[in-house]
Amino acid sequence: MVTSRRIADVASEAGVSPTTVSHALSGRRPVAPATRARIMDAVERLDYRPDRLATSLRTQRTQTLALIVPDIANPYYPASARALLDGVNEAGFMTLIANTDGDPEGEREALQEMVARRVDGIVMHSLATSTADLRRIVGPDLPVVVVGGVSGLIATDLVVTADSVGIGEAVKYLHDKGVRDLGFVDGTEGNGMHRLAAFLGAAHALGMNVQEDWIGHTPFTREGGFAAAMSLLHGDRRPAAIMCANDLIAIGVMDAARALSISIPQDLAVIGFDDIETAALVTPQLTTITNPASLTGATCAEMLLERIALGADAPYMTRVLPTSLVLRESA
Amino acid sequence: MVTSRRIADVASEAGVSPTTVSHALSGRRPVAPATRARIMDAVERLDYRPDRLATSLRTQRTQTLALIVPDIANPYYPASARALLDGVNEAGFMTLIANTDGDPEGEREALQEMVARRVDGIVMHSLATSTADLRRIVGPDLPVVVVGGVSGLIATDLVVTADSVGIGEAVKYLHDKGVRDLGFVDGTEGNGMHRLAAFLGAAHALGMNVQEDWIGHTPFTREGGFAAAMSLLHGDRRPAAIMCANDLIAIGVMDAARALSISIPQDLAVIGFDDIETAALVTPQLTTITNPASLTGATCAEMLLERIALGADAPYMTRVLPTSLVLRESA
DNA sequence: CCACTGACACAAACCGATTTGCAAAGGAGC
DNA sequence: GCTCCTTTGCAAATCGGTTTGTGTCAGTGG
Repeated sequence: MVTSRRIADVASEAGVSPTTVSHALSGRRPVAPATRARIMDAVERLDYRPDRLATSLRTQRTQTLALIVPDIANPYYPASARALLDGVNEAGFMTLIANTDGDPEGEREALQEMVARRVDGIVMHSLATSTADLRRIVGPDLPVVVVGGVSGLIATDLVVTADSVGIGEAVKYLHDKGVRDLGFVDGTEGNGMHRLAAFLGAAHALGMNVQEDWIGHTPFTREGGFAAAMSLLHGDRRPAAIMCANDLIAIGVMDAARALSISIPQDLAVIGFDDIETAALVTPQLTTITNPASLTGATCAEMLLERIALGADAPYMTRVLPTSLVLRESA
Repeated sequence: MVTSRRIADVASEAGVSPTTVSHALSGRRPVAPATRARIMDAVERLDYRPDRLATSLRTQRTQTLALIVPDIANPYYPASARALLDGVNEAGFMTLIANTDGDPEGEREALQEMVARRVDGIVMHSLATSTADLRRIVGPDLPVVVVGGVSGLIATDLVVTADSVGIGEAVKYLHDKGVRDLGFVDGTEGNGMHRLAAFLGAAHALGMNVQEDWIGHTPFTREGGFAAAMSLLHGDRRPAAIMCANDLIAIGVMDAARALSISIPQDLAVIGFDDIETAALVTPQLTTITNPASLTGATCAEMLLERIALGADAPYMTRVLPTSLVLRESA
């Protein structure tokens, strides 16, 4: 292949017009078998492959999706991304990926850029923008699946995990073990707050004690968890258990406990969220709440394809995925 | 925003021609300040954002790159991907991502699809195709950075890690500890074989004993490592140490050792490769060889941008990244 | 006063496909 | 033999931008 071929090259090679080549390839109009054969032969010989840019410009469909995540290096997302990619790949879609670092500004830029590239749909994790703003940016008709909670009116399809179920389970488990003093390390404010809310609701319902200074906010990283726990465990009265908005934070909390010679789970129970692969590998093994990453990705793929097939007029859908407590050693 | 605006809308809103709008926005020809102001104002008011498809079709540049990896869910890649995305993002590039599962056929398809989408460059991990075939698929002029070894003639830019250095270090370390019987669990054949080769070279140079049935091949996963180790540790004579082509395999090997009640590192030393985050978290902590994922990604970004700036005529470049042994508990 | 120059804006061609309207040819029915 | 379809293929318009060639106008130098 010296240079890339155009449809006109194929046409002249086969002795027909570009129109006929297009029809032969797309099948949108009948083409005589003999002609079609000549065309296919020419395609083969020239190794012709249509320019997707031109096709997309004309058809207004790009066969491309956008995946927007806070941080692909955060181990929860790759699993989800993988399932998403697999799901849409079969349908002939490729995926553009962008990181936002949880920053609303970054989110906005990513969205705008994706829209300018005319993606056919967007999967958006952890929306920090309101769906009203979202719709202002992407327009009313572009399929968007948001994973996780949203604030404000819902104007997108939604994949949510039933976080409160797993969290309730975990709180009840601690309660049954006799724990009364509870702390929670949440992610950055404005994001994932619903996990904190679910936690507070469950703790309150069981009459447990949650001091204000036992609640921390921090980035969703191991370092963040470490820092938050260090300050949280500093006071003269400590909680007997700490739950965390994700596993990385929980691992950071365990780092802190180790640094402070607090033994887990005897002196401090720790419960994470997500059940990333590493959770089963740390010492002590992390008790956590499953967040079915790969199921989430697959569900996003499914919903997005469905939405694309349905069109924008069909009512918004919400799908709820299960979570549950996984008992290991840390609690 | 009711519907997306075209340049013609902006032009009529500002009372000029589309040409002038284009010039005003791109700055490729001078536009009178007053006119420019009117145009900018119209752009603002209509929230106009040029259609990248149309622009790309005309300019033959998409500002889009391709990242092709065996499996984004494999924890080595997200770190690398993140650094790559960050690096090219600054330059205004977005990235399409595809998984190949190490399958040559999948690789080919991914490449073809990326080419059809007219990406400006490709980062390719673990090429299973020869670079000659690669060039046949992508053409002679498209920038490609390959990470890891290649077979056959080199016809791309290359980012390699000095695997043999770290591996040599590790073998020497084991030798100095008195170990003489060595095994190796490699990834799927045809891929990563150079790690096995480096291992064999180093072991041979130090006169160590590597039985044929102490060498396993398996997918780059924990399960793969487990299965390989189970069969490898089954014989009547066992190696005193096993080195692995990546950390996931090594963790699987440790799983197997645990299942067989072989204690690490006393009865069996295990050394991984990559130094993924989890390596420091497992018990016993995994001794491994660093593979600077994030540096790799950043280097790819740098090289690709450089190549795009340089053009296809500049000679191919190779950049070598360091590796080194990280001593922990498993060896 | 005229030729020349630079600044500025526009019309038209182009990127590479798809799609619509139309014409020519061949076959069926009367 | 003539009309009416159906089949088959082409020319031209279109998607939404960018780029090139051209024309106009005001200012400058001789």
